[in-house]
Amino acid sequence: MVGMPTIYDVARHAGVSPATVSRVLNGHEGVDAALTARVRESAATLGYRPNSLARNLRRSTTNLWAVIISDVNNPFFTAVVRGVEDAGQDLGYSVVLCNSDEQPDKEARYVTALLADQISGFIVSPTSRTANIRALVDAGRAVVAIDRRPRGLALDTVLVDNEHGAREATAHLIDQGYERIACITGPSRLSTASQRLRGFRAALRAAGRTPEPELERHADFRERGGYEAMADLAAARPDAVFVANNLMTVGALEFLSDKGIRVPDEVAVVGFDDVPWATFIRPPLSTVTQPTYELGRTAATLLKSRIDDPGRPPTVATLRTELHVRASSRRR
Amino acid sequence: MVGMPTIYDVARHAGVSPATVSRVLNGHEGVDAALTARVRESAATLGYRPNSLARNLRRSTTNLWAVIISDVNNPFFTAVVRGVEDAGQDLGYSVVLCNSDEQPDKEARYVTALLADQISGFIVSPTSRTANIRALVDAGRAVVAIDRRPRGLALDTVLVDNEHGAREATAHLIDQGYERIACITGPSRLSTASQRLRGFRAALRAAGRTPEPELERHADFRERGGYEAMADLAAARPDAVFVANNLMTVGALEFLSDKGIRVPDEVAVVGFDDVPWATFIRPPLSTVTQPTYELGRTAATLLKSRIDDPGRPPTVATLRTELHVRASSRRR
DNA sequence: TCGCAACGAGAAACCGATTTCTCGATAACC
DNA sequence: GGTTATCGAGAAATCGGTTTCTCGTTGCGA
Repeated sequence: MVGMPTIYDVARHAGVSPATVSRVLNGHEGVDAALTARVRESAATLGYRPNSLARNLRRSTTNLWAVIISDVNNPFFTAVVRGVEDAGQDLGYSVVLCNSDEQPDKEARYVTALLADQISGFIVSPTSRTANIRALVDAGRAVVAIDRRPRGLALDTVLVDNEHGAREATAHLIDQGYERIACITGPSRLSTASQRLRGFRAALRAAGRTPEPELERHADFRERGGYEAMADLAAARPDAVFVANNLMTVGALEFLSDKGIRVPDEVAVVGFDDVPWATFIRPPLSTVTQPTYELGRTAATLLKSRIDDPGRPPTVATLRTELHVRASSRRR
Repeated sequence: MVGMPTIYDVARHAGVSPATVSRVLNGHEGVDAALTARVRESAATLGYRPNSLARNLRRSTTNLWAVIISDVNNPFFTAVVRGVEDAGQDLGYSVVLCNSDEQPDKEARYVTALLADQISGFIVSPTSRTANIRALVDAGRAVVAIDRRPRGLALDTVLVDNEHGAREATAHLIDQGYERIACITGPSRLSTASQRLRGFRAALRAAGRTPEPELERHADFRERGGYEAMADLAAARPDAVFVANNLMTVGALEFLSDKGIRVPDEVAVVGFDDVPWATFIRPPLSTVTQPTYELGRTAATLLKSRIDDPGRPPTVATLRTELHVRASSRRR
């Protein structure tokens, strides 16, 4: 490896002290204009780039953020990462990606390793065990939670307005004239699942209807669960269904397809979560999309201001969902 | 931030010098057993974790790898990243994710920034302008290219056997009894596109057929290109089509659906690239899947051995694809 | 003209590890 | 018993920046 020039080389070349070079390059005021020019020129000539290890050691911080997500294959999380990464780069940070894979011990290993790395900020997705997040907070690190509010910790958090999204989707189905609207939601212990169910019921009540338990199902947020819940619902003869998560939506569609039940003529479908292939499914799928990219950007913004002002009281940002109506829920 | 204990704290606590602590913790031989035990105990008691900034500054390296990919939303790349990340963690490295977004200047910015960061290894996806990769190599950094062989640079590279994959897919269509088999491939300047076309033709010739230019199309590897190429092909009345990339496959399917052309009864379809939603499309889509996760792991392995032995001659690893036959290409 | 404040820039300390250098003690050999 | 390897462990240098401390100079007011 060719030795890169150091601040001492630049200082010698410009005939000044390393301290002055540092001041010039960091934009500190009160350096003679002539010197400033000489330093800049020398730095450019030598192709000098400050060694960030040394800088960070002295400042005891880094320009690194870590994003700990539970599944790098889930398009929801990758879109978030992309938002964080774009915003981070604008602010001068690089992003380290950590894939906890739903395994608490893997996550814990990351946390201890990253703590030693002087990482300046963390963005953590909800699936984490609270103890791990707490370790970060206790070590005085800047932490932002996304998608779900961590229990018992006052943190900067970026959430999605699940209730509103579910309500809007259900209202749309009512508006289209569907009579027996069902809901498949996730495990009741997950706040996202219960919030979406609450929105579903609220929309029904707002239209003067009464939610019927026989038209509601809890499943596990996975494809198979959606399939089985839909099969189970069939006896109740719904003419529309709101499915509270992307994978379960796929499962429900598979059941309908297997049984030759036409969408939307016999059963209309609206799904929650962005599904990149929503438009490619036949018929194209109506969805409640989450602003994933914006979610990442917002988390980055919050993280930055937390770093700049560690004493600031925690804020919670809630983002709106957007209803995309496609053929799967349109009366013909 | 609560001050974390330093090596000096451990040294004081154990009644030895910092040098000895360093030797013990790095497993250097020839330290008295009693001292070793004292040091270990003190380190554990204080919860000491070496500051990796200081260590890396001294060693002038880091435990960081950078993966520069062109699109973090493309499932192909995220699967690769996941492979790199898993393997990297086993080897003691963290992975910094960089999304060049197909923009050469954004990529260049990353390269200069990362060079200053003493990143120890790079894994770069093909879309990069060669000049950027060359800058990394010239700076003496360990670099592994993935998916495409960079022109004019002898590098460790991990490729996929595109020709074989295309050949197998086409042979399958021939085997199913299709007569007029078409091919939609990518821009001819991209090696992946031309290799897949070559495999397509080879399979035809192996079956005693002659490739017909009117059944071949070049498009841009994007959805719209696939749609238009399929529209253009329709006049030639193919009864099957091999599409050389995931997004174009989606475009082709959309055209067929829009025109009411049934799959596979009127036109059979096989796509190249893993498509996570392949089984959810109706009919389920036959695909040539690439071993994306393995590709990432292999790249990580190569990078590690390059770091350990910088003088080693470059190796090229080529991975096999796998044909998944589903309903879209099965005679009924 | 003198004194003091303000200011600009260099010298040196510092961040927290690793690694070389050095020295004292023990062991081995003649 | 004396001299020389051997070895273990501490002192100090080092990595390459940033930041404090210090000092010489200038400018302004009295």
